[in-house]
Amino acid sequence: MQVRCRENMTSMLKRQVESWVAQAVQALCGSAHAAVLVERPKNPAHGDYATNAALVLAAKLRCPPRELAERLRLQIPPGDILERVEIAGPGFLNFHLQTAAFHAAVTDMLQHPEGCGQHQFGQGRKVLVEFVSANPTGPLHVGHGRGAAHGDILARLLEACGYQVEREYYINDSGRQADILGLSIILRRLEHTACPGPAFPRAAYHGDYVREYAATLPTALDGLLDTLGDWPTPPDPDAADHCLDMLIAHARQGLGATAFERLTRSGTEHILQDIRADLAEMGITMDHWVYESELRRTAQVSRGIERLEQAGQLYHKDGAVWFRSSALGDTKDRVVLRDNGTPTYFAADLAYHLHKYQRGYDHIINIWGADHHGYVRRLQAALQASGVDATRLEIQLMQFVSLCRNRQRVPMSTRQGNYITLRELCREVGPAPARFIYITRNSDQHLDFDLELAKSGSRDNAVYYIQYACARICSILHKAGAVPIPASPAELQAADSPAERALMVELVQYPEIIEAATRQREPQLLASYLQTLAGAFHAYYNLQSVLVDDPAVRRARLYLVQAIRQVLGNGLGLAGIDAPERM
RNA sequence: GCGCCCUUAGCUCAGCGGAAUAGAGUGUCGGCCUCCGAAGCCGAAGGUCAGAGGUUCGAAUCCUCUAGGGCGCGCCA
Repeated sequence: MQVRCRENMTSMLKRQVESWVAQAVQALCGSAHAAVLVERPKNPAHGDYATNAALVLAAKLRCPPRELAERLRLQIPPGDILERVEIAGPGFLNFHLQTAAFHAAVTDMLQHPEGCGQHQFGQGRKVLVEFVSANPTGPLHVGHGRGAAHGDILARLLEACGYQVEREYYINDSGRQADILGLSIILRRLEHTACPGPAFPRAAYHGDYVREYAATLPTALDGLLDTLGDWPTPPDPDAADHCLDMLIAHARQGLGATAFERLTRSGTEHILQDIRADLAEMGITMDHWVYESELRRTAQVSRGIERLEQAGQLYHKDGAVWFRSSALGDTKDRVVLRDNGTPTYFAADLAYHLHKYQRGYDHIINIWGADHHGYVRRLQAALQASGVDATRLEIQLMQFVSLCRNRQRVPMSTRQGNYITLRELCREVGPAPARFIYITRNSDQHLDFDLELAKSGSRDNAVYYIQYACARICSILHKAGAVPIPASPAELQAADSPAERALMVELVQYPEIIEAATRQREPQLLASYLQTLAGAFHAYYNLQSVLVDDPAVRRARLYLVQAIRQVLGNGLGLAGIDAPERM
């Protein structure tokens, strides 16, 4: 589409400065230099953009920085958007642009709203984002919510930058955790029959959802469960794992493997339905749901192991088959086939990732909880040994979330079953504030999610603050009647006060923020930008009226305010949040 | 014990491909509604950027060590 292919004007301002600098550096130095940066100075007195070129190149060219800055400055061609270039501090070049350049950029934004915040550098490359992927053995909790929000917003950002994105959820529905769920369901069900089973093991799933689900199963099941007869009593109740294994073996044998698995499967499916619903409530739709059981059934897991075998990276020890991952950066070797012949989770995960590679993505992103960090190396090692390009896989780790209420920690413990689910959180604070708060911290930073703060309508609740700015603008626009699109930058000329200029400088930064947030995989940058822009608007709002009598000034200000609303709305949209006209 | 991550204002956090006086919010104190939504704005106070070394013309930012905190170190997933 044509619109998507045009370079937007707003990102061109910075590009223009960058190209001046690059040319100047080229002229003096004969080559480009990676450490030369063009950035927006913190202090507005330092201009609209600044470069460190003279500082970086001083040593190389054996020239004092300020003198070099002067030489560089002479290389900058005078142009209509450039007001002046100053040398300041140790040797920075500060670029002051004409206010008219910003009028042009804002006009461009209003004339092409569909291109707002869009980039093309993704070039249509296919990216897979795998996130959430919580085990289907219980409801999503608040920690999963962070990965969910982060993953989905990152996916939206990638889409805005021209990538073709697919969202995926991996379902660990096989193995021991699933067995424990099956057992838990059976034991809860038995509690309501004439012959209850053994005491509910500590390490089984205690959550109410198991009991609730067990109660919904058809009565025909009870006849089947009767055949389980006497349950074994574990010799050592403290050996939680062993105790569970015995009970699982008993149930599987008594019911038959097929019936046991069918029951387990129905349990995981039931939970998955809830997970799907919870994600949908947060505005998240997955393109693919990949089942571990399916990878096993179709022999992809064993084929994955064979690849390691062919690479000569497997060996036998203690009856198991090991992968020599320590030779590829891991801290120790890992088992892929247990002594009982079944593949480990790790083996299945290798198969899963080979499956991703087979599907032909240019890039693969995994969003994992920080507790999986020890797992990164071994997966990379396995992929490398399998002969695929491990650098195409990018694993992003999310730090933990703790809940607070008025700054007080809400204690949570999975074992005691008193944790707050993602669903409860969304019901309490609303899915939009939840999404936003989840991305207000850097992913490598621990997040304190304050429930009361998330509900409050005040300055420190970023979502309301931003939405309030949108609503205020809409109220002004409504009062003004129809506001057309400016035909030329000249129509904004009357908006030239320092406050208005500062606002435009902020506004024009939006595409740069989108690019940075996407490249750095940090939606947090978007969140904090929107807060800053909303803040700049609120300050402006209190400083001078939009709806003044002078028609030229009034019109210019209306355009400006409309552009702010456009960017806020666009940014909120990328975060999956709507920009209300009233609130 | 080993490995990864974190430590910035009373509190919650930005800034961390090095560079010009370290920024927000909140809390505290003081102002602003006859005027487009005060769910807002303006101002003041508050920091030896955990500590110690090092690299550099220049370090909150890079390296090393120390101290605190989180997480991981299963033939669990």
